[in-house]
Amino acid sequence: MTPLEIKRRRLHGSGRKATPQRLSILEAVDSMRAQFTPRQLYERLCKNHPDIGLVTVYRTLTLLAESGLVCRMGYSGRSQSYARRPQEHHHHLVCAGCDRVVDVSSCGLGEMGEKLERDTGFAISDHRLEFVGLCRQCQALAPGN
Amino acid sequence: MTPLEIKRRRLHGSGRKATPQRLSILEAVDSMRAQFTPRQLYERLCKNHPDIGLVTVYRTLTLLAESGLVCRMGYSGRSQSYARRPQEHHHHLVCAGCDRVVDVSSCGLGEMGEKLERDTGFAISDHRLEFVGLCRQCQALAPGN
DNA sequence: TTGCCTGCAAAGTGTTTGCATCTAG
DNA sequence: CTAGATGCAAACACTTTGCAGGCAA
Repeated sequence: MTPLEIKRRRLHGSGRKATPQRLSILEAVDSMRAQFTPRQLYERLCKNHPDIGLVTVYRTLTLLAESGLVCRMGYSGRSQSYARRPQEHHHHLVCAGCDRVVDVSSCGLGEMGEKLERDTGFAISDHRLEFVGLCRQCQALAPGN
Repeated sequence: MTPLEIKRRRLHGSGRKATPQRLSILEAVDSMRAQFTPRQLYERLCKNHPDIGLVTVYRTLTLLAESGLVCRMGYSGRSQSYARRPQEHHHHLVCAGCDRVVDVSSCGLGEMGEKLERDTGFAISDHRLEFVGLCRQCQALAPGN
């Protein structure tokens, strides 16, 4: 089964039509390494598919997130950001200098969440954790930071 | 020294004029328990100071954050959010139903950060952690969630 | 008196919606 | 053939900026 067919099936599987635009968007999503905003994805798409509209990117990302085909991350700056699937549960280490993002797989927060549920009565479904600092390169470039 | 005089001095101390608007804004900031957006602060201000402009709230919050008189938090939804000083290091528990925010003071992430520094070479300066779930009321209102 | 402040209106972003048209199934 | 998808333009929400007038120091 070709990658194209796989994408087709994924879309059909969530009750959607497999239009050329959606296939292109899924392909572009796969090619993104880090988190991306709708605009960033759109700009990448423009190179090979100049006929695709920004609105379609927005709508398709919303719909892919609902179907679980992409992962909706938090806001980065003023923009909603997304990441491709599969995304294991993990957290981010963000460089304040260059915005490089490193994934962090270890996560010992389950217990902390359970304690919070007992203490507050919340039903906790998720958590987001980000570490911020300077990567090696930025430490070297900007010792004053 | 009255609270008003203290606010005046804080402003002068950072080289700013102590206008009535700024004093009102500082007073309103003090009265906010949780994080707030510029608009939320503006709405609270309107009750007692209907002559103040939303633009002034934006500009003043920017300036107070630069002077360290308020604390700039991340984006909450599409809005920049702020919190009053002093802010102890703490994290948030956010209700997905009603956006209520509860502060969480416990934080066992120091060790995790140290391990990450060793593993990745980053110089970690901060971290952000949010738990997301449903508060008691929202659990009762929307059992289907 | 003077330079910083304010408020209005307008411009800038990022995102969503209305609508006519098109097309996958 | 038809429901769902697309693209444009316009509407929205939040924030910033230009500018004329106002006020703290």
